[in-house]
Amino acid sequence: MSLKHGILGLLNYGPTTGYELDKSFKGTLNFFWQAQTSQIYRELSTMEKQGWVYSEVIIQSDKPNKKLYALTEDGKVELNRWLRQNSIEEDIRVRDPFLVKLFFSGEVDATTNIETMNQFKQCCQYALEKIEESIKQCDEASKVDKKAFYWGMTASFGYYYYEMCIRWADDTILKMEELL
Amino acid sequence: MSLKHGILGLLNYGPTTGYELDKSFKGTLNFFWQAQTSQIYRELSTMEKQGWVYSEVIIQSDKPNKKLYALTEDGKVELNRWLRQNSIEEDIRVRDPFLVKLFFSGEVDATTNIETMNQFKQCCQYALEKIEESIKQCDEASKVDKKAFYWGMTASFGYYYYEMCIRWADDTILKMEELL
DNA sequence: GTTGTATATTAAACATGTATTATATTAAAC
DNA sequence: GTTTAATATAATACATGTTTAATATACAAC
Repeated sequence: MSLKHGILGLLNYGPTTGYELDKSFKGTLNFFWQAQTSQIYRELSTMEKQGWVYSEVIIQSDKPNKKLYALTEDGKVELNRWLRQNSIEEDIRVRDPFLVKLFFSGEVDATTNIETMNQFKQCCQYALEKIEESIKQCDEASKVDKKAFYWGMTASFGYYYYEMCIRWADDTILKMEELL
Repeated sequence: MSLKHGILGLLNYGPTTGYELDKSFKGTLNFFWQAQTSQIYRELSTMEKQGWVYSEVIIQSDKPNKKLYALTEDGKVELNRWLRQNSIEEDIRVRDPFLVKLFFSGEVDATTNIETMNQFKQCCQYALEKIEESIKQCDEASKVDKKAFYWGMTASFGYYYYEMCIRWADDTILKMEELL
């Protein structure tokens, strides 16, 4: 997995500009992958050199000109290669800065740690509410486009994830309170 | 969070060499943060230039010489600044290549996707078993060192996480089978 | 004696991620 | 008329992550 593959996947839904890509990235994949705007433009130009995408300049009079990007045959081949490639072992790695900090939190007083866990819980509750909405949207979209089924599965993961985090936080807060 | 902070945290338990650090990193933080050996050595030398750590060469006759690294006052200050800094919003971001791929899996036939989900589930079951062991170890260690309480909380998160993944995978496989 | 394993560190190249800034146009708001 | 928001892209610098391989010693196994 690299950002390039995420971009190939989005471009596969149809030609777009860097600007639109950036927005749709932030509206969808952003839950489980983040990318800076500048990174998207840079990757697009690298991918064009690689021959995975090609671009066409669209002259606009009412707005600034833009570049419309589309997949090449090579790009489609690479997208399908990546999608079909069996690589779960590498794909399921967790990277969680919050847990790294928690690991060393013996250096910090328990009261502060409980406060932090409460903040963590609140963030998860907020995320859960937002995901409920996106699950509804995916259910609607699934009626029209069968690809939305898989979008829904990722949203479902988010629901399971944050619900689990809240339970874990509750359990952890109880154990932390025993330390006081 | 950066790798430097993870290294500061480990060095806080006492002076060590890059070699030992690499091994203890891979035995602990590796569940939620990964680092290459070469990256650890590079970060150590950067951190020495920054004044967060200092090193001393230990001449050995039976084994190759080694460099013993230890925290400086500045390093301790930075570790505590990071630990006490309130940054949950940035810390809780999820990055999951498996979900990115799943998002685009409408391009792949359902049978293959079910197979992939089964592999995912197996990986999670294996991870769960390993975490059960490390929870036991943390419980033992907690009797001697109270810092181990927080190690145990991260292990507990791992348990909750993989247990949740398995339930989600079961649910998702059922829904996928309806597509056939 | 050669092979493998553990100990120990470094370098170099390249890919990816983050942060900041610059540029330019149009339309709406104040 | 000046500011703000939206549209649109590009450039720079630096930090971090990944890959590969070079270098060197000692001990045990075969």
